[in-house]
This record gives sequence, structure tokens and C-alpha cells, in this order.
Amino acid sequence: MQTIDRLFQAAKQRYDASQPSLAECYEITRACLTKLNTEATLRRFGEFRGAPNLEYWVAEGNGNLSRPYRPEMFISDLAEFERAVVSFQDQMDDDDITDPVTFEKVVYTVVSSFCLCYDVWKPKSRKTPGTFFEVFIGSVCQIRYPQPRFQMTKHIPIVVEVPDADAVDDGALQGNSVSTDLVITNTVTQQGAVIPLKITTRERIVQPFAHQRILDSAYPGRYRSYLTCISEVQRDDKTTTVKQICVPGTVALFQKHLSELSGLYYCDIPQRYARQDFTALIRVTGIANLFDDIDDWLNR
DNA sequence: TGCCGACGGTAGTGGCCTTC
DNA sequence: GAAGGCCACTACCGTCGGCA
Repeated sequence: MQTIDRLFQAAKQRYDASQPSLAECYEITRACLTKLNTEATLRRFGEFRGAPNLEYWVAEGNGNLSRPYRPEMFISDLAEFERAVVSFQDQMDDDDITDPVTFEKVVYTVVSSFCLCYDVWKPKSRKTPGTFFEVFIGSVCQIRYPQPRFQMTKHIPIVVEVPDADAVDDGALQGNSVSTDLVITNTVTQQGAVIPLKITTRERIVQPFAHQRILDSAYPGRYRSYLTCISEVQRDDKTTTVKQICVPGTVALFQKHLSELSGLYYCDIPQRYARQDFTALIRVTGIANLFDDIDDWLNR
């Protein structure tokens, strides 16, 4: 894991310095796949009982079991991964996602292979996989939304009028900020796309809605949120099945009464969120559609 | 000025409880 | 039994203050 850790730190450093680190992310994935293929067992775990049933696999090694993953979306073969990356890059370069299946497979594989390695060999490191997801998608966005027309940040300053201006030294304004994962701002129109990036939302689903509510209040009509996740699954070791942890009722309430998100974007879309009664309230689609939707909003 | 530890906020996950 | 929600736990990360 030392090599993977070192590569990850280098990728994060580049990303924090506003430099895309896609090549570094691919390199990390190659290292992860090699380690998983040689030092772990990739095997069937169980099914999610839905309509249809979905098969999930896990990585087993070092006395640990990884989170469940969808084998048909995960490219474990290195040569196949290299071919998929070429297709992914071509679609990125052309600004045209013509093969969404391969596009989403690459995203799923890059993020999941890193997650599986951490689950097996560094299970106590909870936050790192989420940070890697952010670095990868952030790097994609840095290429797709280049400066100076677009600006990428992680915070949106909220400037509030202070009722008693005399109580403040400069006598004017006091600031705070909304801390998000990724914000892309069109520097001409000042419109912004907020992209909360989560491997899974669980009970933190309220966060993007709360952020959008604050932004609607502070800057009406200026920001839209695009919640982007990998999946919503949890192992059930007792029954060796996989559960999709969904909260459709809560999301519906938030969407109706708290604030409106522009969409939920998944690699592995939870079946409950794909149902017509739910998608009538909020757009739920694959990650491949994320960029076109943001393009429409940012007038790219 | 730079190092280092404390601290708080945030993120991810398993397990358990309640409700239907 | 499934869905939905809460809790506990661990770790990362940025900030701040103390200290040399």
C-alpha cells in the first residue's frame, strides 16, 4: 500500500495546486488492480434482492472483506482497463460522451479499485477513498472547464449584511462561506455548478440540500447542485446479501420543501431511486450525463 | 518564523433500533 | 423482512495557539 499511498499523495498535491491529475489517477488504478489481482481474491459475495436481482462481488485479503461492487461495471483486467481509458480520454478530448457505458465503467473502476484496496489493506482510513473520488472527478472537471472562462473552487463566500454596522471594525460586511466538494463558476455569467461528491450519501443526504438552500437565499438563481455518488450499498454479513441504503421519502421531502437539486448522478444507480415515482421529483441518471447537464447550465 | 500538538468539523461505515 | 433513521466509532484535514 505504500506505493498506492505515495501515488495518491502526489495526485492530491497536484490537484490541490489546481493541476489536473488524471494520469496520476490512472497510475493509481493500475497499481490497485495489480495488487487486487495478485494479493487478494475477487469473489462473489451475494445479491441485492431487487427487480432484477443484482450480483455483487467483494475483494478478500489480509483478513478483511471489502465493500461490495458490481462485477459487470468493474474492469479487473489491466489490458481491458487500458483500452477503456483510451476510449474515456477520447471522449473527454472530444467533449462528447458517445460511449457512456465505457465512460462510467472507467469512473467506477478507478474509484472502486482504490476503495477496495483501502478496505482490504487500510480499512481504518475512512476518508481517503472519498478524497480520491474528489481528486479524480475534480481533475476531469479541470480539463473540461478550463480557466480563465471557468473557475474551480471548494468554497462559496456568503456575505451577509450586519444589522449593527457600528459594531464591526470596517463598518460594512461580515463574511462566512459554504464549504463544498467542488464548485465550477462561469467567470463571465457568474453562474455556478456545485458538485457534492460522495462515494455514498447515507444519512448525510441532507447536506447538499442545505447548501443549496443557503445559496438560493444568498444568491437567488445563481447556483445549481449536482449530487454525484458512486452507489448506495452496504454488506449484510448475516445474510450475505447486499442492501441498497436509500431514503426516497426523505429526499422527496427535501426536494419539495428544503431546496431543489438539479440531479442525482450515480455509477451504480440504486433501484429505488430509478423508479418513475422518484424520478418524477428529481432527475436520477448516470455520471456520464453529469457534464452535459452542467454544460447546459453554465452555457459552455 | 516555523514546528508541533490540540481541537473541531467532516466523512465513511457497520450495527442496531423502530416502523410498516 | 425491508426500509428508514440514528448512533458510535475511526480517521483525515484545516485551523489555531503555544513555544523555541
